[in-house]
Amino acid sequence: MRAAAVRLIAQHGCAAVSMRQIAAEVGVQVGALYNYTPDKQSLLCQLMETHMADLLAHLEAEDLKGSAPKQLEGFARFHMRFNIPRKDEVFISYMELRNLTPENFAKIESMRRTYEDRLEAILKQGEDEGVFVIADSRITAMALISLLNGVINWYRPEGRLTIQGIEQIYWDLVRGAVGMRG
Amino acid sequence: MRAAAVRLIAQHGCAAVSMRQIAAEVGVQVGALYNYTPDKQSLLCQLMETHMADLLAHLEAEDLKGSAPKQLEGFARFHMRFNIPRKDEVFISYMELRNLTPENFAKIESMRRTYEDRLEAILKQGEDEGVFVIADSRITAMALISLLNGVINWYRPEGRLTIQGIEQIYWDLVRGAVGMRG
DNA sequence: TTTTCAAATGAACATTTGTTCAGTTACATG
DNA sequence: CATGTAACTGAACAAATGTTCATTTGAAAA
Repeated sequence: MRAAAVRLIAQHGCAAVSMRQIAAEVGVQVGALYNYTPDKQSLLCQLMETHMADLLAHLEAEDLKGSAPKQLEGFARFHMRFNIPRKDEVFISYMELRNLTPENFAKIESMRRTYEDRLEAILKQGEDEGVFVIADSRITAMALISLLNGVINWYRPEGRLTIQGIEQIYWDLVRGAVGMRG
Repeated sequence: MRAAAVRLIAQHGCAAVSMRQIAAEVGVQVGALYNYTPDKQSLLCQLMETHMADLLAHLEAEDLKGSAPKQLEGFARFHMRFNIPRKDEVFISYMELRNLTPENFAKIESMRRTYEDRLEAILKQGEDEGVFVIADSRITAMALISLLNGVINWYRPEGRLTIQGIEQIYWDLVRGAVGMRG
């Protein structure tokens, strides 16, 4: 059911998908859905929360350490590898924020903030090491995430590039952006 | 009316905004809206089409010429200056694509493609001039647009940075990404 | 076999949706 | 003043929405 909801919501948007459509996709009647979620809002929020928690847990598991460039490369490659196969979830997590209640929004937003902070920490470390040239670590962190996220707008599994190839291209872009190519 | 629609749709999403809400925002009854648009879908499409046409026209007016680095800087700065004050429209143009009919989608998508092509041409010119180091001009073009677009996710007029400052930071990121800092 | 109980049904509910349209308004033109 | 016309109203429409719930189902436990 979550999987069906993710697919439909990513494709049409939360407000544009009815509980009946989700039920039909699962092969069940509407009422049955309410055995699994108290309401539509909770369902949406739980999808986003699960995704973000998953993201943070996997980042943690990467256990990045060592020099800032090494960590940045690890972060960038992790981000792509994790998000590309989850483009529906990523899309939802960015687009449906506005449909959350204030409390749910705050919850998701703080998880996203945690993720951004991790990247910012790497950038600051790189500044300290004197290997990165960065004007503003906070903005650069968000800009890099936008850059990396861009891939989900055009990526198609049947496209001309392999995931490894894409990973390499984007890592080169990131590397240059933090002034690491000179 | 268009202004009201843009504000509401950017805030809540197209499917989540009813014609009655738009009418109320304008201070009018529902029926009156249908003197200005044949239906909701056309309204949405027209908002996006107007925005994209506006974008292309203004880019044209920039009349970028000269060396690739100069053109790229012009493009990047133009992109930020144009889009930051239009964050609602930009948001809609990315998020509501999926709610367009196939014909309307094709129309908007081809305008976006034109814009991307212009940037890609600059990147290719830079490769020819030997001043850019780029693995894949198409992907780099889309990646740079994602990077630049990121700003609309966090920009607030009352924030700590001026538009000029932001422009400079992002231009530095772009410059580095295409290998122009070494 | 009988009992139990979680899960699914299917119909119902009050709202809300996009859209239409006959009628009213208000204002510029003759 | 009268006339024409463009814009707006307000009610109506069928369809679709999220949600509830008494009832049925089906399979595991006794």
